[in-house]
Amino acid sequence: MATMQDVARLARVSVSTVSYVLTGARPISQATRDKVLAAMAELEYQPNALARGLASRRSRILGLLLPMDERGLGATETAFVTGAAAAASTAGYHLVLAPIGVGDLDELRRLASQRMLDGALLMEVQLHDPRVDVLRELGVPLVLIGRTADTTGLSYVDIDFDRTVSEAVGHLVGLGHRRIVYVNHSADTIAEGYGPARRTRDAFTAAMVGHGLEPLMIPAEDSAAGGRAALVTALRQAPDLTAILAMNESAVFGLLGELAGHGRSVPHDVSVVSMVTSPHVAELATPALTAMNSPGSALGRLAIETLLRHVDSGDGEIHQQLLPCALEVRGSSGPPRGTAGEITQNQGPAVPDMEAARRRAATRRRA
Amino acid sequence: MATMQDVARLARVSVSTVSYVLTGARPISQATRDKVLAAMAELEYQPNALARGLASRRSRILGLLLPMDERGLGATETAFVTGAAAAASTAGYHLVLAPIGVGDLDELRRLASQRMLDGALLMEVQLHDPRVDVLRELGVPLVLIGRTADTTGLSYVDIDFDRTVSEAVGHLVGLGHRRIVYVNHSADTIAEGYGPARRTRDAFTAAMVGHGLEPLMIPAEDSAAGGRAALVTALRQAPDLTAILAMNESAVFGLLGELAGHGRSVPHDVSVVSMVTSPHVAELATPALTAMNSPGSALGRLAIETLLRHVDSGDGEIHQQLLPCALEVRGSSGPPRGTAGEITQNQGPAVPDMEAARRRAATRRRA
DNA sequence: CTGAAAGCGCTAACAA
DNA sequence: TTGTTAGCGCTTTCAG
Repeated sequence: MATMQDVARLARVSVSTVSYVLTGARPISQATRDKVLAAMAELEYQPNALARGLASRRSRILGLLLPMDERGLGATETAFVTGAAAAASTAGYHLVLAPIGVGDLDELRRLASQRMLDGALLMEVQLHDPRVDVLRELGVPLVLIGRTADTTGLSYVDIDFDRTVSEAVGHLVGLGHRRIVYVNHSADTIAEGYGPARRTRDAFTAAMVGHGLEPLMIPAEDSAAGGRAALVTALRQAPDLTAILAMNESAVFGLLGELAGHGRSVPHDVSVVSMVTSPHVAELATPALTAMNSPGSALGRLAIETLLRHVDSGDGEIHQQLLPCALEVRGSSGPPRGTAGEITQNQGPAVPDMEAARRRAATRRRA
Repeated sequence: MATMQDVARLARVSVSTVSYVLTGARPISQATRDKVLAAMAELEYQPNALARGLASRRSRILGLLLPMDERGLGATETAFVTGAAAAASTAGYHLVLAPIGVGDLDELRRLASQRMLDGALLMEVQLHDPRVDVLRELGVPLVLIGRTADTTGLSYVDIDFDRTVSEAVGHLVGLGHRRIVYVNHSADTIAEGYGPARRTRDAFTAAMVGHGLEPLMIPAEDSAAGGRAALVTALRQAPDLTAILAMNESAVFGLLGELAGHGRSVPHDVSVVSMVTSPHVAELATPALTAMNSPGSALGRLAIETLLRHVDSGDGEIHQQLLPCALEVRGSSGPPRGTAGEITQNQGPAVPDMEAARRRAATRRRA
């Protein structure tokens, strides 16, 4: 394994010249550069990352702190990760995924205080996330994916829930729906102040009121069963509902199963729009779900760019940005019954509950 | 941030003594050790990973090469990852997950030739996996999760498909089933020579023949739709089937849905056993799936231990080990209809007890 | 059992 | 535009 010394010797220049060719930290004449490059190529030189890191106090490693529970990683998260990894790689950084959640503070401390990380991205951010404190204390630049309760002085990227909800409601209202129910996260989750639950609730209310409609929100546990229960409640509170907007991927499949069980076809009797969903998951349902596609990979790229700005400019100005989900109309939404543009009915629901179970298996976590 | 110098000064010893206290590479008197430890505690000393790595030529970083496709990570893979991460952490190593598949050779080369990795674990191993060549060429110790076509000189850990299939078949035969269909991966996958598909195919044939039964295998695409199609084929080819053994988690849910659609109840009319399945997923079905629980976390731990043996003992002897999946009987298997031990029929068909399924899934954690 | 000192391979002043 | 050189913080001989 060739070192910089070897390259310098072969190119008949000093090591610093080789170093500067590599880092571009000072101008090098074309002739010299070519010599050096040739020598590097001949020796198949690759800089030693550890030595470089020690000397420059920069590991060129970014950490993606990613709690991993027994449910695995959803398509949305995966898209985020790959987007981030690609962006990091482009910038010459390595992105290491560390399965570190709010409960693994010691492991995080170890990683961070060993000066192994130039910066960190936090996923699954809690309202009061202790990982933020640890990293700040250790002086590690960070960017949140999501938002803590207090975001002053913190950079983050997150989904623009306001706009996402507004567009989803707009889609349904545009189709002619008037009685739209919003199935949110659980009551506990909302009570805890979980960001996405609160924000979508408020956004839904605003959007409905803006259209002169009455907003009805039903909380649901984050599971298919929760979705079922929510539907029962919804039908009781609003027997005339023609459309449902659902916040979480798990519940939406339960909703669909229960709708079929009640003999209501989708989208003929009831339109369903799923929020913050990945195309892959949306396609699993029958009919495929009209959904607000989550901007996973774009978010990942953006998060890395933001983080690198902090890393490079020694903690510059904070950057907080929201990205909306994009509406993608598939088969689960259409005009309400009795409307001009009414579409043909769905075929008979074979055995809906198994459908739902299958989908749940393939469905995973929220964005 | 305190350095070793600071610790040495405070403890009134030399830096090398501090180093030896840390590494344990040579005996230190208890008195000295205590002084040093006290000083480290007082200064909250944490060794600089990069400096240590440069001096020792060991990064103490292990790479988990983990291709990430748009489908995300299943529960089985996640269990593997967390098991491996825990084992690495225990051994004082960091496990970095790199989203590197067979198509990301340049990124892998960059990572490996920069001496960043002391070793690597390869997931989703292909029969002819170019990542193996790259790592070998660069002298990076590796352990496969799975197997290439030629495993001479390669360490690996993998699922013991022979034994897993044999036990699954044994379970069904023991219940009295004679007509058992095996739903494998897709025909293409089998044709490509994908290890698990080939091995389970052969193991199934062997097991059935061993019981004096006729083996019938049906290929299925890795999706719910594939499972549905497979069931139709199976019922045509073997209308008298009483049990199904299914290889993949996606297809099995399609199978179940289609079975119900055909009015065949599980397990009364047809028993279903799912292979290489995580408990979490198995609990999602109704009835919960009798399954061969995959040893995800144990495999992860084992893989790390194997890799560390290579890393520590400068590439010692190779180690190839298989772990079987453990049979866990749940509700989807029982004696065939008309058998002495026939069990009572399932209740209400229309919308079976999804509530219960959810509760079980929520309350029960993996083994 | 402990210390002194020579690097590990690179970066970044400081000079020229 | 290039070279010289002093570290970065640690490990590991070589002495004692």
